Amino acid sequence: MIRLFIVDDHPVVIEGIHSLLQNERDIEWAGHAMNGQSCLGFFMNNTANIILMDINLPDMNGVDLCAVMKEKYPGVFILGLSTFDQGLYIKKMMENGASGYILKNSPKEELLNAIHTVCDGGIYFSGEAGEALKHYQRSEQKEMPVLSRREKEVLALIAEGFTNPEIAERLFISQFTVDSHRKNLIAKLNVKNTASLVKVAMDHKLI
Amino acid sequence: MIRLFIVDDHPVVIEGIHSLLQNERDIEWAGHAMNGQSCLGFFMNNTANIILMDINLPDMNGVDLCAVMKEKYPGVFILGLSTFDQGLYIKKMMENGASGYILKNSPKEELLNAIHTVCDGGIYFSGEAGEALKHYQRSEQKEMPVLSRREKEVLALIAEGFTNPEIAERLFISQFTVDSHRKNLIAKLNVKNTASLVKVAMDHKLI
DNA sequence: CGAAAAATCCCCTTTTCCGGTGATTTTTTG
DNA sequence: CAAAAAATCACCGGAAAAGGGGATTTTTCG
Repeated sequence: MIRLFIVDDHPVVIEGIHSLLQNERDIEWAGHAMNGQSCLGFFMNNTANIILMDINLPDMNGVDLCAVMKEKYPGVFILGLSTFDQGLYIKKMMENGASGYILKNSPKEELLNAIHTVCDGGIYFSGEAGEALKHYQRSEQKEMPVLSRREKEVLALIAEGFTNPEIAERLFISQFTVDSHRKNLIAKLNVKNTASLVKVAMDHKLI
Repeated sequence: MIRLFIVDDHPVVIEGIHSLLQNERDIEWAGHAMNGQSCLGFFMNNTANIILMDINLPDMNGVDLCAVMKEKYPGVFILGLSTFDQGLYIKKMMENGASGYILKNSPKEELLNAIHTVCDGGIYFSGEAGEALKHYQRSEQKEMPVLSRREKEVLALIAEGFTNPEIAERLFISQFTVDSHRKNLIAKLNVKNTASLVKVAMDHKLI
């Protein structure tokens, strides 16, 4: 069962999609919000599998809301909504963790297809910009090795510019241990050195 | 296992959170302090992964305490606590290294979520999350020095993990020149070394 | 044109990083 | 409990970066 939530400031769109999905047995209507605040409020006490998110919202834009939501609820899939082809914003939303986007005037079948694709972990693009954007998520969402708590701590301090001895002092461990963590991180993330380690870690929002 | 410490001058809050976390297996109660001095004293001989820190303390405010703690123990995550929405102070705490804030009247689930998010290196906002995040992001984008075209080229290659000689070869210049650019970048962005250079550059979307 | 900024090049010393190769202890987990 | 994973500690040698110094040439722009 897919729990679907929608954030859009157009009552028409909310109502329209609601009625479109009325008879879908595997899609449950979690609710709707007409601005970013309400969306955040809803998710404090509720949950959903997928959010259909308009790019233009009264209080904050969908790009930022997308980032906040994925930060707080990484498991929720987000599908961008727009009335026309807003390539730049779509691109930014993808960078912020969205799983695709769809045009509001898409036929029912396409909407259902998009919802199911996204909820299965896939990427869905509506319109022409799709092709140009497909390369994005492949590189962004490749599976990352799991970092231990200690590794993340060390990684954060490395990125702040501390040397091994300095980090060792702060974490009350030996500099050899810090260096081990550093080497493990470089090996785990398959990078060349500390500089690229920081870049890749930030690319994947590990920092 | 998360070791949690709390700094708050309200016994009710300490007791309340203590009992809320009583049955959480992955959260260990490190202790509590009712003012900034006690907190500093505690960390001289003890440690913790996360500090729930009230903004109003009898001897010093949470903003300053946050700065001191992050200076001394960068590995400790700090989650601001407040009874109501104290936007300005939250913003300052974030600038001083806090990882977010949460309202004291938040439900248990939200508290747990916040603790886990922060301990995983994330950022958590309670209440008017959107507003708080906007302020935070604005403060992040303080004015940056202008980088020349060549500096950006070098910077990009540094972030990719290439060494000075490798970059020199690719740009058909001497490794001394590359090193000069590197040093200029470190000076311009006011960072300590290459690792923090990459981080700051990415923070400000220079890469 | 002429000054300022950018880009280039060179050397030296000290510190740090990187790669490899071990190991033990603690914690998590099946 | 036993196996696996994480965290810890240690040494070595070569490579690279950090920090300092100075210098020249090219480009940009008022």
